[in-house]
Amino acid sequence: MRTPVLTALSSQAPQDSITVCGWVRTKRDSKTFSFLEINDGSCLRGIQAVVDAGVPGSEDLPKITTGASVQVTGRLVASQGQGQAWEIQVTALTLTGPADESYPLQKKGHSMEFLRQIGHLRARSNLFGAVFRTRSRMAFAVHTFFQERGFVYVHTPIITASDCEGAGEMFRVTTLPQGSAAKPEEDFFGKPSFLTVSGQLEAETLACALGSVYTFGPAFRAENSNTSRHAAEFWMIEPEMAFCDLQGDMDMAEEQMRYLARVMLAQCAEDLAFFTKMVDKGLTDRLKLVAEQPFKRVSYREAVDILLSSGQEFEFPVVHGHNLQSEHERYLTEKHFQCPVIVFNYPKEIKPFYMRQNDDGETVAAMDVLVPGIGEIIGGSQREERPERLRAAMEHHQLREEDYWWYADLRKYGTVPHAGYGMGFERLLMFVTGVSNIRDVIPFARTPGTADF
RNA sequence: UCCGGUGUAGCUCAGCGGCAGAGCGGGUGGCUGUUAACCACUAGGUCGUAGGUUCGAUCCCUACCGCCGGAGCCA
Repeated sequence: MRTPVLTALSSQAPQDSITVCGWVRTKRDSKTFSFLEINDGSCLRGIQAVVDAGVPGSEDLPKITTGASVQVTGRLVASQGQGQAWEIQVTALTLTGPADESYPLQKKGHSMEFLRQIGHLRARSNLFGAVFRTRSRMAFAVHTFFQERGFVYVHTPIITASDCEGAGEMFRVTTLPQGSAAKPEEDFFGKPSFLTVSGQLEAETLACALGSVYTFGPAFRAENSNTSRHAAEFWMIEPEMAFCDLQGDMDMAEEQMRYLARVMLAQCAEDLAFFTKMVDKGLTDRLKLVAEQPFKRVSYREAVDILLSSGQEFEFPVVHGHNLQSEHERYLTEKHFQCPVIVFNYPKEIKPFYMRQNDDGETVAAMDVLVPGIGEIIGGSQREERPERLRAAMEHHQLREEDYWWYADLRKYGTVPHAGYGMGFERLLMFVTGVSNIRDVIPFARTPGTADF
């Protein structure tokens, strides 16, 4: 029975017999013994194993190099050296699988670009081990956050026949042979079908039955976006709440961000310290800010006024009624407020049809959460629950009623105010790890021109 | 898709219109309770691809491809 390295290193007392399995990070030879540093992914640190010449298996030491997998059994003892509290005095060593000199990971650092080319091995590096452990913790924390608040986890379809809200270009799903002249009616679903870009509209139908729900699953965008913040396949968290307005929506988004920052600080301390040291010196302080301070909230109108009177030179002009550019959002959260900011009540012309129109006739009850370093991390809104207003909005956006009949039905039968938002899971991970490229917070990134592994 | 940058040893990068360089990694030997160990020796290259300019191009020019940064789209 193997003991995870994390458990071994957390031991309170010496142990007579312990078995650890993992991959060798470094080996340092002496004449009469060798040090192996063994990492098994359970935590950032490895455990030091001391192998005296002559113990069973030590004849394989010449073949045990960086990258090899080994099993060691021995006594857990206080280390005589300085760098670690515990080490294993090995009594039996097994070379499980050698790694020859072509093993690409060195002890020294590699560039992120190189590590992406060896996506099948990069999880064995310190940084990517930490990133993927964090990803798991954060995913679990997302579930506990909503479950503790009575939300129902719902699974919305991944294959869809409705171009929901036109959120982006979609990947076509078909069983028709390539180049087929067959009509969509002859295809598998009897109509054109696609990979989902968002589960929001379906989630709304479930919220209008179960109260508060959330989705947490993959979404797909066939946009030719070549940026560090966009992937063609990404995971999205989409809560949807019945009997909730924009205020409640913003409150929940802020509470969720705060909760996740606290989980990161409390439960990923070792990995967080590593990110702060190696990736982003300001990371821990920024997370503390999010965990402790209330977010600033400004209306779109106020935000534009702040930008106009900032005296700041922007590449793109600030204009009332135009969308905020990335540089504008970054200025608000990084320079002006220096904390997370929620901007709400956007002009209706720049927002999708389903957002609830405000009484001023010009704006909709939309909100974006902006965080330093990332920009927009959450986008949400109160949904239009009034049938006649929704119909007018669809007409204005030139959407066909027959495509959204079921969505409109929610307003026809027992309509309620409701609201929700979408959070990009990878963007969250970028925020809590400091990693600046979305390709490096998902094990196998799908971006234009790249679908390796 | 647009703008800018970049491509040289396994990795990270210098370099230069005229014989291809370092550090790290690899190999060999040595040394040491070591810890991104240390010391010595050693192997390793179609300088992204294709054209062009030139007596001569890794270097200058053009195109293409890859990657990086920024923008748009958004999460």
